[in-house]
Amino acid sequence: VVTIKDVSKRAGVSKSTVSRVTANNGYVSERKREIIERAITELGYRPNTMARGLRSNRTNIIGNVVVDVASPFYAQMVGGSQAACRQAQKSMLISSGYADQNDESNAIMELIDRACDGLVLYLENPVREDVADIIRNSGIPIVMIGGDERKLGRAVIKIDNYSGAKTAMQFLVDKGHRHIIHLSGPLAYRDTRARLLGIKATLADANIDEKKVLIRHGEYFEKFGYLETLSLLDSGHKFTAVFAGDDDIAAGVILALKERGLHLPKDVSVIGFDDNFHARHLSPALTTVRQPTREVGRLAIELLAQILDGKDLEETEITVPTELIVRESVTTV
Amino acid sequence: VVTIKDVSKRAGVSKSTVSRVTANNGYVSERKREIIERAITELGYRPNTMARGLRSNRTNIIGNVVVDVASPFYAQMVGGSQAACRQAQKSMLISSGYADQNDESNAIMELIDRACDGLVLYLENPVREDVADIIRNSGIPIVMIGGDERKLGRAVIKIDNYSGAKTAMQFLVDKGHRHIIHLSGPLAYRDTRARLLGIKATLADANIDEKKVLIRHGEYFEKFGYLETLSLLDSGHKFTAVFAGDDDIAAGVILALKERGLHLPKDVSVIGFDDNFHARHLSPALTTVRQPTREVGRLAIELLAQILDGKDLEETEITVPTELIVRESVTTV
DNA sequence: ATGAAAGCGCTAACAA
DNA sequence: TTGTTAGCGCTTTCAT
Repeated sequence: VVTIKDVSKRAGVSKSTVSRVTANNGYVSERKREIIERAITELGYRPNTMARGLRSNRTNIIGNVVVDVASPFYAQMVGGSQAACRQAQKSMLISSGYADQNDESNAIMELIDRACDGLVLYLENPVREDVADIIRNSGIPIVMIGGDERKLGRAVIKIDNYSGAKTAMQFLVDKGHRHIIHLSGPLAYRDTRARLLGIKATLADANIDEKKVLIRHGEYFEKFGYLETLSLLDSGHKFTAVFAGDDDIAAGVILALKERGLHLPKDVSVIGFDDNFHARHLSPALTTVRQPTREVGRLAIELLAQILDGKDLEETEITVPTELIVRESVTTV
Repeated sequence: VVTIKDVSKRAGVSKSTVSRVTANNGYVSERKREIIERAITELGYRPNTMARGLRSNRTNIIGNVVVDVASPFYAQMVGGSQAACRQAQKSMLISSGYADQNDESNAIMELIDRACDGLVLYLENPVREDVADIIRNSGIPIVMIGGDERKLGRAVIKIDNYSGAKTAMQFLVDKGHRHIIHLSGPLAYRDTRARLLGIKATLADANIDEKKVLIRHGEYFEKFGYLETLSLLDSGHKFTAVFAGDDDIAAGVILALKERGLHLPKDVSVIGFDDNFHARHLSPALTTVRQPTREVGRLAIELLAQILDGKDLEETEITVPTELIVRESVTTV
């Protein structure tokens, strides 16, 4: 492999001068710069990133933890982050936390050990105390997406789940629905709780008794939506609309409803959350609340890049709006 | 930050001995090992990966290029790779090539510069010649998924698109279909070509004139399926089945068919490819060919890990089978 | 079994 | 503007 020394010899200058050119800092005369650049291309020199990082404590690597890269929701987010990284000339180390505190904290440690310049974290649990200490001590800047229980983030991006759910519920209410089922995700997730709050806000505003809305909790899986809907139907519950905790649940709901011979949206309206990949392919096409995942991923990296460039974003908190996507699964009652 | 020197002082031994413990190589007495391990935990020492990498030329980072992390198809693959990486105690640098030769080659260069120990590549284009040279010179092991035009890969994993398409076409033929449309992807992709070959093989076997199948090329987008189907319908083409190049195209086909008042699968059967996330949510649920993306991602890392451990997998070529997933979008004619 | 010493490739003070 | 020098933190001969 060709090193900086080879280049310096070939160009007849010192290593420092070459470094000044490659790292693009410090004064170099036009003449030498040209000579050096020629030597670099001729030799095909590529600076050793590890030596560089060891010396300068800068790697240009950004670490990224999401819940699960394999899920379309986070994949989109990662896609946005990656595009922004490329633009900012950074590489991206990526890891999944699987909504488990230990997995999440281990993932963070891995990234810190890798000497990432900064971290973008989408977590579902508080950071383990020992890891939180390490983060604080290392001074590595963090952009949090979603929660920020321990104030570790230099900047926080929140997705407005509250308003999203509030708007969705309002939509149902406006369409005349009063007997509504809410198939919610687990209370352990902060997004679930935010959505619940949004729902209640609409109910309060509209002077509707909270009891009118039957809430059931389960996992964010199609299966939960399917089984719960069947059980509700079979036990004789009457309802005109189902607000599904997310689009996966909604898919199960639709499946169950159809299986029992119900016509959608005539007999029952369904609304989802996320605007996941399959939402518009459901039949009827699902009315749902879009989460701007890609934009959030991009934004997180942009904020982090600014922090790394020395901008002081302390206490920055950005709330990104959700958007009601009206398709065909909700009708007037 | 605490370094190896701090640990050695605290434990009253030399740096070398500490290194022998952390790197787990060389002889260390039980007594000293214990003392050192205690010092490590007490001080919270974490070895500096860059110094380590600089010295030993091993980073335990695996680089991964796919077409687009944001797409559910590749996200699944990445998910499998990541799980395997975790198991093998490696980190994963990930980049997208966006099916563009320059993007792909630049992504590879980025990963090489990052001193990845090995690469897993899913490319759509031949590697640029300059990059191919660098790969060969660096000796960095590569596992290719899909194509291998330049024999850069120490191991190659292929997905059996040929048999998948052959089987799917056979399924249509067995159901009595003779007037079939194939909405194919771009010929530039090798997977597209493999599928075409599979289709022709079935036709040849069944003694059906190739001309019976009308082939149209377009992008792997829903929109292509939608527009092309409408245009075919409007120009009075008669057909009983559509073989869509992938599930996205199939979604568009179904949309268009329904929009023209056709009943599925009674009037027209549709079959897809990929078994993408939304396939089972389509209505009727899509009969399609599953590609084992997650398994492929996992397998690629496992092979690479073996190579990195010194196993000689030269010339290894594994073909992973696809699987026909029968749902409800195809019926007997 | 352990330690001393050299050096991986680079950058950043400092000097000139 | 450029070169000299001194490490960054670690691993790895080579002695002992």
